[in-house]
Amino acid sequence: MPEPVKGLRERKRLETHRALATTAVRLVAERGLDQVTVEDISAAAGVSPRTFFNYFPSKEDAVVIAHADAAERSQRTIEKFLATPKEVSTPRAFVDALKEDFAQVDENREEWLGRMKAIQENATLHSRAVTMNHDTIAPMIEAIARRTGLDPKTDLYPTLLLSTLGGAVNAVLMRWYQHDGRISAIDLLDEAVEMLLAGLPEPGGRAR
Amino acid sequence: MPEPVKGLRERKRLETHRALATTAVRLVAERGLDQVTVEDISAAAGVSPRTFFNYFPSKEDAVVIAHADAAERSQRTIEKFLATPKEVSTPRAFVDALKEDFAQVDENREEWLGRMKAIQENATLHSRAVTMNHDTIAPMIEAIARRTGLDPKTDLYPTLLLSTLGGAVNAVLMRWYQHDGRISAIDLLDEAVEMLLAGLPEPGGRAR
DNA sequence: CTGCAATTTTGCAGTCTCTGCATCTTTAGG
DNA sequence: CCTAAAGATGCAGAGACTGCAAAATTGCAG
Repeated sequence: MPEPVKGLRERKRLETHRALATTAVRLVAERGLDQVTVEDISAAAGVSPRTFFNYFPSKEDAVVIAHADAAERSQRTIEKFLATPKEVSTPRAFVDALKEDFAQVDENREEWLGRMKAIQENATLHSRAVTMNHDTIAPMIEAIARRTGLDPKTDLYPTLLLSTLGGAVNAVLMRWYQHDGRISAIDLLDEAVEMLLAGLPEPGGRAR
Repeated sequence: MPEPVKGLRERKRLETHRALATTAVRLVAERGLDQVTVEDISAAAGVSPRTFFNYFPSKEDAVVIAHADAAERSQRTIEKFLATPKEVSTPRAFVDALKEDFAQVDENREEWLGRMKAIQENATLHSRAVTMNHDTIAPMIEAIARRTGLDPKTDLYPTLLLSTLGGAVNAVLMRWYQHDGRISAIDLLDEAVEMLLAGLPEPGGRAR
């Protein structure tokens, strides 16, 4: 059903994107961001430097953006979120929808370890990574607002939920990396969400 | 007691930083990031382009970094946090310490409105702004770990708390900007923290 | 297969960011 | 005043990134 096996053109396109992204991650993880030029990356990926910029708006993006279809993915996440039965609370529903995408961290462990290494070691990459793609933020806030029946322009809740969950995801990725990916990222995410939805009580003592 | 009135040298230095930061914010808010060059900013601030880079590592930083003494400020925040009596829960203590710095948003309303406008309209600026200064993250996690008696290398809690609070702060700033700064940022922050520490229950209904 | 149209890839020129280094000014303090 | 330290500049150069037009590929119909 999915995987419509697009034509050769599309396949090559995705392949090039992937080649650029993975070599970028690898090289930068090895040498550090400023010891790698766009020329290095494109050469290693077998395309011209100019082509590099046909795929990524900046060197940083090649390291941070894992998928060529980021837009569609987030779209699917939103749909899944909106399709979740009302019995499930909004935060839970959102997290569940997020998990699908998040699973690829455990699946592509090596690549993600390299990516996190690069990100942790470079402030510029760190900020790019921490932020969700600028364009996907608004639709997600919109979706949360719709499900909760709130006004995205007036109520703080939708924005707050998205931002804090984003923060949780980042915390999880950091921890995951510090453990060399030896703990399931998904499990860590579950743990984080429990804490978060419990109001961040101090592990040792009382809450609030 | 404070305000030791440093020498002329120091005063000029802060003044230049301030001039560069405010003109950068103003120009970028007016024309957009890529319609403003470093030369424009430095010219308007009355210094050479080379000097600009003595103050900021990048054009973006001039728009995003409000204070020349960012490091000391975060240091003070940490100290205040650690000095808070144990009766106050860790999350509360941290938020209270943060508030001191956060107050300047309401105090310098105009400048912050310009800054938020620039940030909202430009993805690059957005990511830089959303992330806390890379160097201040570790000390803060360290501080949280110390107060809670947790191991920052092993426990998820310190990182999670910092990340989610950071997310909350961002959400608040966005809302504040969308309301044209007509609502007190501090009040919004309080509201956000209440929601967060209550486990993000859906405003209309049940929680968790 | 063949040829045409739509896509991609490239090369090139040019602008702008950012850095290292040497030099010139200004301030701090005798 | 005079000198040393700190700061401001100018200059040259590496690299990121963009617009544009030419060249190579791929999709498809005939």
